[in-house]
Amino acid sequence: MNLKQLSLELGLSQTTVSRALNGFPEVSEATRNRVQLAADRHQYSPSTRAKGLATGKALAIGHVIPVSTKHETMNPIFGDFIAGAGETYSRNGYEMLLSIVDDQSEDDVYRALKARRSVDGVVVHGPRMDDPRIALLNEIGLPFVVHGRASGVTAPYSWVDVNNRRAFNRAADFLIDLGHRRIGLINGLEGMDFAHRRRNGYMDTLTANGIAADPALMRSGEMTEEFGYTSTRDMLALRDRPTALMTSSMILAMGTRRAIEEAGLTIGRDVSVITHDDELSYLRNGGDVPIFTATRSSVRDAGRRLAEMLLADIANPFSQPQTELLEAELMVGQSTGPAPHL
Amino acid sequence: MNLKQLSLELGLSQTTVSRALNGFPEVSEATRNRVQLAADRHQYSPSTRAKGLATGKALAIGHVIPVSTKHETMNPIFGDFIAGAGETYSRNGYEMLLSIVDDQSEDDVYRALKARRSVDGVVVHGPRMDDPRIALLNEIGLPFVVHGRASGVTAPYSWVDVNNRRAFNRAADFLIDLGHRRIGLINGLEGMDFAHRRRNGYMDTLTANGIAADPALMRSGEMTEEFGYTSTRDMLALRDRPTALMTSSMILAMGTRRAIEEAGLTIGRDVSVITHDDELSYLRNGGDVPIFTATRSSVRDAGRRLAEMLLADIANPFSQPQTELLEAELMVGQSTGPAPHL
DNA sequence: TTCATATACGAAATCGTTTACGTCACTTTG
DNA sequence: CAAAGTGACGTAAACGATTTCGTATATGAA
Repeated sequence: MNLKQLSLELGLSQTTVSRALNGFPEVSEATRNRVQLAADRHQYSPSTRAKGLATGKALAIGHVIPVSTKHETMNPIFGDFIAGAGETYSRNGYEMLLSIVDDQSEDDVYRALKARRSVDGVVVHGPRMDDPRIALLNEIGLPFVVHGRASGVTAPYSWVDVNNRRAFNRAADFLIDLGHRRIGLINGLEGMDFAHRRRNGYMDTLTANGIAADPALMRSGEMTEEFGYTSTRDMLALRDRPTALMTSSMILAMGTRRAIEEAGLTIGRDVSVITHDDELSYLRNGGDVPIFTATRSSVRDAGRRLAEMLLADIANPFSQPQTELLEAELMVGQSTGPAPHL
Repeated sequence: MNLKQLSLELGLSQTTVSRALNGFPEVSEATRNRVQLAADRHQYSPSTRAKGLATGKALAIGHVIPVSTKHETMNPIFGDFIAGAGETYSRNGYEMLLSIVDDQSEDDVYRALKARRSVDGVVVHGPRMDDPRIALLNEIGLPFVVHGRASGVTAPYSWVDVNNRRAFNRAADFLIDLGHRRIGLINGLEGMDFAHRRRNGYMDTLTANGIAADPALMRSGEMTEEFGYTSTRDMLALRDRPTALMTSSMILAMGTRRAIEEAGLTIGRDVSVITHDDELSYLRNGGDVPIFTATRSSVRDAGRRLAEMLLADIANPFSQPQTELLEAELMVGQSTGPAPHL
């Protein structure tokens, strides 16, 4: 069923039918009702393509998900993130277009999205330091919001981010208050902006407390269970092993737990662990009492907020860049305790 | 840059330019090259909307991801699955449309996709037993392929699935050969078709070996770490506790490991564990020697295969339903060993 | 030379909407 | 009572491609 058929059946012009359905004032309430009823009966919805052509809007948002070429790894937070964003989109009549792309050819994908006019805006995932995508998108004039920030980029842009620095400040502070002095960090890949900020938060708090950061206690890599495991295992094998560890994700923390237990140690007693928790739906950090002490911030909420921001930005093309910094909550769980006397 | 501008610049008609770029024979090689060069120079790509309108094809595939309303849980395999499918799509000039939807209103989403002509076909995720979506899609005439199967549905349809039954046959056999008689099963939600098949595989092998299935050793629920943990903890608290456990996902297995270790037992010695492993990129099951003994099947491959099938189906509307059954490989890791003498 | 056949290109219709202008029959207003 | 609104609807032109018919020129055969 298309507009022509519907208008023919109603004995009205396509114009009137279109106007009736889109809530224009110049149509009487009587006919509007009649049209609405007929549309419902035939399950009429305007063709997205035709509507897009006519209005010049794509009514779609693109998400470009980078996959690391080396390890074919995709950040697991992305599922929950788009679940949050997707809600907002469908509430506003937008569709979500997904492109999975290896991090080499991302540029081409953005350009193609622009050239084919497939989307009205895009979400930038996993920003790196000095991320060139921001300049690119500004240049080609595609509205965007970044999930995270890109240190080093001076041009203004919209973003939604967690206060990673403060989160890791707090976590480190918490451990130091418990008497820990040897605190390890198992972080995301160097170059990822969030990893950089977390490391800064961690290091600042250490130095502020007179603790020299030890390179042997700092690892960064793909945030897999395995990387959490090997990193922890190696650190625990040191003569002067850490009594506490901070990890950048629940998945890393699971690997950490495996290594600690394999070493015959007890988590929360021999080794304390604090992780960042994105509140992934299938990785809930326990019920009332968290399993891991964690800096918690819902990535799903972030998706929701970011989507709202992007839609607002598209609706009002002359708006200034918006930013939103979400605070992470420190949840005390069972994985932390006073520093042991070694 | 659009077709009109490009053709004006070249001093050719839109027709010729379009034909040149789409590889039609009635254009000389000389002009074809000239057109191609100009198109590249201006980064011209036909507007998806306009092309879709003109050809009647949407050049997009829809993925409808159900989210359980109760727990807001989304299956973590979905990220890797669409990574696989996405590859195939972009190679063939298709886009991927994502709808995240609570499992209540799925029907409406399929109908809307059809009515708005947004996609040429859809992928059905997470089929349940007697899943009504198959009948719905057949009725409204939207091409689709199911990731998994739907027991009880008699109408023919295309699907790609893992041989869940045989995988769990083998896993159970393997444990029984090791001397285990008390074998627990921690499975996905009742009603999910894959869970049903895995349970059948498990039970058949047990009864074939003269072991009575014990309801106390069978759990099904959302496949979270927490559910793996609580299920295992409860089973280990039984007077006659299991010496081996089978779980339906790596995430469940992580919870299982936590419970086993918390109980002061050793995995692979006191309690053996076999899990199904979808080869999620961020949850690799160890390197050369798997951590968990596992039935392994790449969900990313499944995505690739399914996408190919769907595109073929769309290209040839009179094709018969295709099916593909992927076999899971049994990888022996460190989590299994001979049954202990209790 | 004349007719048929390629070869290479173009004009205009088409896809399903939206929307800038009309139009026409009634009020309302001065 | 004429002029000016206003309310409700219609005509036709976009939007940016593809595609159905044509058409003009060159080539080969009779």
